[in-house]
Amino acid sequence: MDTASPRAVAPYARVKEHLKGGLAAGRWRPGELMPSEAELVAHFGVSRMTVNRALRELQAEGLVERLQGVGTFAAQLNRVSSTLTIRDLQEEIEARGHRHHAEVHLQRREPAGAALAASLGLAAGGTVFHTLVVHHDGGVPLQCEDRYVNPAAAPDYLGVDFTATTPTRYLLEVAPLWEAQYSIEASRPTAQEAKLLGIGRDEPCLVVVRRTVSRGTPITLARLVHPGSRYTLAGSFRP
Amino acid sequence: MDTASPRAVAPYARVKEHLKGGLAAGRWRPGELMPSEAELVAHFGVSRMTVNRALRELQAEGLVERLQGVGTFAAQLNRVSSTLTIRDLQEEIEARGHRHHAEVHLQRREPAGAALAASLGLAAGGTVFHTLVVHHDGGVPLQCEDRYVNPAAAPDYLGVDFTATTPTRYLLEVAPLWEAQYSIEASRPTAQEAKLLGIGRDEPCLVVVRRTVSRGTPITLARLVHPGSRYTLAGSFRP
DNA sequence: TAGTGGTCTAGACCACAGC
DNA sequence: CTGTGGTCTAGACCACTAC
Repeated sequence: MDTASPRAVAPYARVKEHLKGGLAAGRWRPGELMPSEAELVAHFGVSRMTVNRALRELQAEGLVERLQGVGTFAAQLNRVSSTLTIRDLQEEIEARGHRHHAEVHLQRREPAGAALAASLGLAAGGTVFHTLVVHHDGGVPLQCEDRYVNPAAAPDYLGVDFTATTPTRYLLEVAPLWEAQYSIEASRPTAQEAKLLGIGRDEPCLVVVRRTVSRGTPITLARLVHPGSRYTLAGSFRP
Repeated sequence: MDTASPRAVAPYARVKEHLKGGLAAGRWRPGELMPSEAELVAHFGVSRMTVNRALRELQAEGLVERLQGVGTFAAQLNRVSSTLTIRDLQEEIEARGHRHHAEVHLQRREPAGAALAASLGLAAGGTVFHTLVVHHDGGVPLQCEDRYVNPAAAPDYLGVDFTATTPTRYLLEVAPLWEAQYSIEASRPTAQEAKLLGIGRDEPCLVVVRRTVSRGTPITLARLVHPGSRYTLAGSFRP
């Protein structure tokens, strides 16, 4: 048997497409039992590893659920899970062909309050690094970035020139792998934020609060405020 | 050799963890060449299929890039891609232990304007289904859902009782697989939205606009407006 | 006991890139 | 040519579930 035909679709992909198509057509209702690996092996005349790969990938994509000793089931698609890509703002602006420009309003060491210390995993009364940077897109303020950083995670943070690189980019270099929790909400800016962004205090803002952890150590806590009229987050559902 | 030890970590997972740890420690800088499959086979004493699976999964997670004939490289992690899960609102409210209640303000057939017809893939001058539903969480308005639906995708849409189920849930049953684009922004509500949500016209709102396609056919276009003070989207970064 | 998924192997053929 | 990843196979052992 040809194991890797030249211009043909890979067998595992054929199996996957067949199942995906059936799911799209509603052939298996959510929660319903789907064909077993053995049945697919017989149906497609391929080896078990091949159908296993197809099923494993469908599971990773959230389209099926698999239970050892039981079977494969069509997934409940109630949760509409999607991928939201948040690029580094400087890169995003430059990709649009605009000019990025950052104003550094604050870059210093501060004593951490109790809540902040807890959030960054510091001892009470410890110190944190604090930056306040406003990012401009072709001269227009687009984001006010108020960020606290765990000194243990980025000891040289205060020495970085954030008109040349962004805090996000720098922290990605220092601590390459992330886990983070986000929240996204709409609210009014603080008086300071309104002034820095050049907007009215009644202007709706898109606020992203992000807490980042790397290798178990809290790295940074950031509040990113964008004028609602100038910034939109875009995403797309996973296929 | 034991091929599937009882309580041990699976070999492919050990390989994966080893590489993940190295990436987290900055052992390979972004873009740098990582060990080849053959080297990992020799290092771990496992078969090639095993290391291949580990590398394929790392690729799927966006941690490495692979080029046939060239090698495996540490990924550029500039784009911070995260997973945002948007659950069905009724389910979300009930999961919190609150009571969901929907008011249907509009459920009818309408002529589609040019822009709307184009967005839903209809002929100019076609008709669309239009619903306006306000979702309440324990009596408090939480979301104003203004939705247009392609009649071809859900012919019975106008007959559904949306106090019993949600449009989202119903459409998921009719058209199980989705692709969608959406945008998230902060803005003021329209006069009608402010009235329906019981908020002032100056109150910031989190607005999600979502366009959904199933099997190549546009299904629905929805504008979901939430009072900023009552609703927050939460997400987490993929590890 | 029979059926399910979870995983591993040893070897194979292929396509592609670089020299 | 060599080395890389992309893929498939045929069979195997295991763990789990259900009967």
